[in-house]
Amino acid sequence: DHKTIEQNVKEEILNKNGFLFSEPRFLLIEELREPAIYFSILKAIAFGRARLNEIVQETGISDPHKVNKYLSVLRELRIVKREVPITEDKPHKSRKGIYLLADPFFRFWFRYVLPHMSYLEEGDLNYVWKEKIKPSLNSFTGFIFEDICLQRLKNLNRKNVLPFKARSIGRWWNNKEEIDIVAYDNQQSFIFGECKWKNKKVGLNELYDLERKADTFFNVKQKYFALFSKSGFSKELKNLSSQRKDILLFD
DNA sequence: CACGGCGATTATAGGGGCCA
DNA sequence: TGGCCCCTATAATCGCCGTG
Repeated sequence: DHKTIEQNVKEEILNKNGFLFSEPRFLLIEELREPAIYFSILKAIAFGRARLNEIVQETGISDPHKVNKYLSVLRELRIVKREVPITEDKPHKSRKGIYLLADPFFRFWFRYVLPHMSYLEEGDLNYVWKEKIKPSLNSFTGFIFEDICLQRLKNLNRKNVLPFKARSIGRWWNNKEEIDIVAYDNQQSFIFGECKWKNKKVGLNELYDLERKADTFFNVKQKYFALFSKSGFSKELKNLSSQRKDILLFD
């Protein structure tokens, strides 16, 4: 007796305060008509294919319409989320949308567990860790770090301890550049932020690069630069930030 | 009646032409 | 020569409809 997707989702929402994080939501996918297609799309996303046509290419499903259709089901199930640059006026009309796995646990599962299931079932954990997980774990974690930095900045904004009260805070990109965090208000004050997850102090180069990217924005009355670092900051950058009020450092 | 196919519609990038 | 605008191709989304 197959339940419908809608029933499943409604039950999930109603049963609990929020979703069931401990219960693998992807088991629902097995109930759909084309589970293999859904899994190949999820795998493509887990490996960083974020734009629609990147997913189309990776999965080999030649029809973008088709992929879009499956993605809309996955979004309904809250497995996939769609993000647009924070400055977009009509987010649901934007063509700059990227698709991400909504839940960090799923990101890990589809990236590292599912593709290597046969090794893992053999008990070959060492091989999977050394060859498959360890080499890319830093960039994988870097993405999570961006999320955390974003939350941090939103919290500070809520507590009114930023240089101004921001109306919108989020990621931003166009076809050439990408800025981890952009925050702004109605008076055209901006904070541009970059998150660095590496075992090296962040220095002046990172600041200059961020300043260069910020030039993409017009009509900016006042701008601030925020740098988030895993491993602290260079002496030069610290000195400069003590002189300039528009540099915010988060260790 | 949910699912999936498919046509219609719309936003955007990139190229070419025109004008200062 | 550089900047701007229009046009076209295409990427992306919307939404209807047939089917099992």
